[in-house]
Amino acid sequence: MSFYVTTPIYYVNAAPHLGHAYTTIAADVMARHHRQRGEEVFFLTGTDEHGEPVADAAHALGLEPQELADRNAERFKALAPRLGASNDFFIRTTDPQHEEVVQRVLSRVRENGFVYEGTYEGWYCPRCADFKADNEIDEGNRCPIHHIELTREQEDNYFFRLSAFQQRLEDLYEQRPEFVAPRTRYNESLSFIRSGLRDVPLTRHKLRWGVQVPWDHEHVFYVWFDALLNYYSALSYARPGEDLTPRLWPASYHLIAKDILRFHTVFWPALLMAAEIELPERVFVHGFLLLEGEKMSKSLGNVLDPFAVIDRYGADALRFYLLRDVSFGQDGSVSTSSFELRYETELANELGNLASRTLSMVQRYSDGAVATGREPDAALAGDFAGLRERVEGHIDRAELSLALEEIWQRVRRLNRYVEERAPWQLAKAEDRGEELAAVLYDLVEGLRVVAVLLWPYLPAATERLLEALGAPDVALAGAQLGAGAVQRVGPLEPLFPKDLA
RNA sequence: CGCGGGGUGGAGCAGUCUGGUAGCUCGUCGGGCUCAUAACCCGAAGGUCGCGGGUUCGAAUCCCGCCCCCGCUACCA
Repeated sequence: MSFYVTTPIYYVNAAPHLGHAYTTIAADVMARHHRQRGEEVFFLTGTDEHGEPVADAAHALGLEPQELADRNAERFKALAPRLGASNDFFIRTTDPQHEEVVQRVLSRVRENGFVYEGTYEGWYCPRCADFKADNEIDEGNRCPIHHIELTREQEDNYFFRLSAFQQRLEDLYEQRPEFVAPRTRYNESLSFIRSGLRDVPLTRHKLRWGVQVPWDHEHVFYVWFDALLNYYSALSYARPGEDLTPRLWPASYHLIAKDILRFHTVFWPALLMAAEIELPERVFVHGFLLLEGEKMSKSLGNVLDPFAVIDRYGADALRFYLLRDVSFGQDGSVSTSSFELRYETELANELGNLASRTLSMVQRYSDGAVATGREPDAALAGDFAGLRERVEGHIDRAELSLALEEIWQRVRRLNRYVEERAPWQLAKAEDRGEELAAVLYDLVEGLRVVAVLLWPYLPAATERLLEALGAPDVALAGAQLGAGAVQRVGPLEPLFPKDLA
């Protein structure tokens, strides 16, 4: 079994923000979960560096595009480890190996008869030296940046015969309804396809910053085709001297945000069909994080600055919050106040304190020793039955919030169990030592199970907890009551301290 | 105009595909406990499920119409 998950490659004309962190975290949770299953996992992220906006941004700063790309790619590359992301490779579309694959694959598309010379006509701003899309034209046919009147211009370029794939795409959607999720996004894409596909430009003539078209050096490839191919090209050179493609392609999951839906669910499969490459298994589309109810923008970008949050609370807290407070797949609001609430009530009070009180009682009532080799409490075991399988099922469908909710119910169940059995009462009674030992065993086991299941979400904290339990193995097979053999618990500093500066 | 979504107790959401006593978290009020990061547990109040029709023994859930909100509508990625 192999599992290959990708984030989009992030565009380097601006700095990393919460939205980038969100997708990377989600992909990391999936990657870690599959590693827990013992599968071969490959998790890819990276940067998209070509195209007009990067060239523009660079020139505005008096830099060459490559200089700006180098500079910003470093910032994205640095983001991943700070999030606790365990990506196996970081691709840059300016990697020469990537460019070679782009040239090879798109040449193949041309050889297969899906590329033709054509003329693009559109509204053009001479100051921007670029065409404007219909929805970015201001009133009076003016450039939204320069406010001057646009002119009708033509550009000779090569077109991709997207229209040829109308039927095959409709068939794809019919035969593989899981190809795009959630369902609403599937509907949206299918509806777009059915409305009739037009051919799209494959190359740009008036732009230099891109991958050169091998059969016509006057052109570069339109950045989207270059960018999409990263998912495929990376496997061929991520491991020097080894081509991972046979083992890992097709990708299991492409994770994207809804703004790039069409490129991934229409253009991308069509391009792969044209190149005779196998299609990815699934594209999962998550929603936007709304900051204080507003769509994220540069001016709002610091409302919940991922770097600041990580500095103060740690990456685990951010990872947990984003997948807990926003239903994965839908838009959702985030704010510092809701972050703080989740951190305090759930991470600190429910989970952190559960760990504290459990270890403290084992220490106090049993000198840190846990009596192993017994049957878990029947009622508690019943509430944990099938948990691992349900979590797996959710994550197979990229239902990361539902999986987390499933686990969290057991965190709450364990706190309830403490109240039900009141170990402090048992400790006072002369003749209830056996019962006390059983309850403490159940609590430690329960804690160990939720820690294993939470590891993809809270890798640092759960590793610390499992270390204190003397059971560092995070293999998913151990995620059931009684599967572990904790013998002795060690000291544990608060997992999520509340007295943060 | 077309397409895709959304409108559920004070707040944020799930449930709608596969009709059958309306669920979760936060907040509010009351109670319990003392192992624990003053954490934890129990209970209560609070909803005509956007509006109007229809189908049905029965509709938040299916059908029709309407109102309001959001996204997409193809060379910014």
